[in-house]
Amino acid sequence: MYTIRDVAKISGVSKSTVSRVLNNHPYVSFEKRKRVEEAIKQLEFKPNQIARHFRTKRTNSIGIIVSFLAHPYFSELAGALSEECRIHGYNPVLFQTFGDRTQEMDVFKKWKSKELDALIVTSTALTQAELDELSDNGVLTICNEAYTNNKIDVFCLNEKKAAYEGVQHLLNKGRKKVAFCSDDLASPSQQARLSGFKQAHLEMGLTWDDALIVDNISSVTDGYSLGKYYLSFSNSRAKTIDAVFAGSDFVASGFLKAAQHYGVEVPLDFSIIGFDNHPISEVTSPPITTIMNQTKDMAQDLVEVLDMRLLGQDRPFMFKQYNGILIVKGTT
Amino acid sequence: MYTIRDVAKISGVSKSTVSRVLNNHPYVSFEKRKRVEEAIKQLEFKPNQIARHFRTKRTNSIGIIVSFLAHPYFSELAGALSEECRIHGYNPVLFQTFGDRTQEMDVFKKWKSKELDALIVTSTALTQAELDELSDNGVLTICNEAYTNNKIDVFCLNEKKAAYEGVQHLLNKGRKKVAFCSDDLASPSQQARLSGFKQAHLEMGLTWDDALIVDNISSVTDGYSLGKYYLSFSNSRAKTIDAVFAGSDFVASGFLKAAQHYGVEVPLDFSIIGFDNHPISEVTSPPITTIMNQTKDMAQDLVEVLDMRLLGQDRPFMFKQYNGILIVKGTT
DNA sequence: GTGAAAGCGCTAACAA
DNA sequence: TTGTTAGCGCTTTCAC
Repeated sequence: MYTIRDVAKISGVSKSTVSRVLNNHPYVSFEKRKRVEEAIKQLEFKPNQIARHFRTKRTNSIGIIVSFLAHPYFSELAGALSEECRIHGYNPVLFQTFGDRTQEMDVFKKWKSKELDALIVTSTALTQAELDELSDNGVLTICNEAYTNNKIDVFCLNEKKAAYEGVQHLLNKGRKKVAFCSDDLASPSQQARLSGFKQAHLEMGLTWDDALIVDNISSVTDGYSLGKYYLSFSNSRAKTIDAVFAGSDFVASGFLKAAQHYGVEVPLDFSIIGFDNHPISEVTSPPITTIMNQTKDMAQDLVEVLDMRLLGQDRPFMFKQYNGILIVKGTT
Repeated sequence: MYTIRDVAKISGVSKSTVSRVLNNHPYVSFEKRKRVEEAIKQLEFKPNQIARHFRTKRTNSIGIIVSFLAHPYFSELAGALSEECRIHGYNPVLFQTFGDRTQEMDVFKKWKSKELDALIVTSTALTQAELDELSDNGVLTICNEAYTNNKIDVFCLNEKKAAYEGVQHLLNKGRKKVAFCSDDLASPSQQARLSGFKQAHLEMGLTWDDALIVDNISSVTDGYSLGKYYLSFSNSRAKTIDAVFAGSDFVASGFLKAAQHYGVEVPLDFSIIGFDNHPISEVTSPPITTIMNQTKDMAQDLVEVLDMRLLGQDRPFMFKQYNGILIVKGTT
């Protein structure tokens, strides 16, 4: 492995000049630049990036924390964020934490120890207070969770409004017993959805049943099991529920399957609303009414702000929310 | 930001001793170790990782190249690989290349310039010859593509056999006109599937129609369009096709949707076989017969071998293939 | 057991 | 426009 020393020797210039060529500095004579470039080619010299990072104290890398890459919403979001980072000349580095505090902390350590110039958090197991403590130095951005201190840029879906509109849509169709599914009720975003759910009821003068607020439901299988639990009674006695706000298209499709299993007609006797506008919501029969986030816009805005901050621009911290888009299909 | 110098000063020892404590060296007196640890805590000292990497010429990071994270198979694979890396004490670093040569080359550069200790490639836009050139130094592992030089460890699905068994299953059901969908026919893995497709026909004394071998089909929408193209004729004239080997569950579900659109009975008049055993294959009606890969096993074996190599063990290069598992559901 | 000293490969004043 | 020099923070001989 050659170093700039070798290149300098071969091309008969100093290390500094080689370094200048490497960094596209002005003030290098055409002739010397030429000689250096030739030497580089000849030796197949590759600058040691670690040494550069060490010296410059920048790695040009932006970490992206994601809980589950297998979750279609997050894989899409991670993809969009990565792409934007590249466009702005940064190296996106993805970290999958499985919602695990320890793993997440490891990534924060990397950021603290300057391995990462900036950090984008798309989901976190940490509390707002913990994040507040961490956010002092360096560029940290939250995407997806509506954390609201004033030391972090935050970009997220307006979960409350999205849920509100979805549930309102169900209630407008005459539904009265709507189940609410969540993958993790403790998280702020799920809490926001729940409050949208409640608001929709309140505004129409309706009540909801707390027993129908269910936690830890995230997969097709979860939706299927829960759906079977509720819908198996639907023929024999007063109906337990007549609609579900599923929280994800996977859960929604599980519910739909359960409905079909028990011969419950959708959307005639039962309504389903999903979340994410995943391809799965297109291929069921009927296709699933769902709520879509504006992921692409979010990623674009986010990285633009991040870039400015990294460039040293001092600007007020942002808190930007995006509206969910209700896409009515066949299940409502 | 403090350095070991500061820690040394405070605790009244030399930099070397601090370094020894940091690296859990033996031969540090209990008493000095205690003092150093206290100073570290007091200053909230975090060793500069970049400096360590620079000095030791190791980053402890393993790069994982993935084309599309949004593709459920790859997100699952990437997840499994990341997890295994962690278990072995390495930092997995995911790179999404979108099948783009330039982006892929960027990652290879990182590896070459020692930013990454090893590289796992789950899909590549490079040819075997190009990879051969690159694989000289450092630890490179191919996962998923059956590249076969003897300078790389290779772990992959036996695509040919998997496709062979899938198509055989269709032919055994009496199907005669099977369409073959591929997302990228030029890739070795798709070529292997195609050869399995052909072998199944040959062994049963049947022929296939080259016009039914279709390229660039990967999404639900692609499958739906193609399905409509073929199935719209099925009532009015001699049937164009009576089955499809879809290449992915997404494509398969698009086909199923098209069949339902034209009132073609599945599996009575038309059979569909997908790939990946994605949740989507569970929620359609009927659920989609599919082929599953043993991702978890693959990831485990792979990282184990990688670890040994990184530990300096000299061992023959591996070429290990895994069998696909045919899961018969409702579409065949 | 411990400390002094050298140096990893590079960049960035500073001087020329 | 160029070279000399110092030094980033850490690990690792080597001598004691």
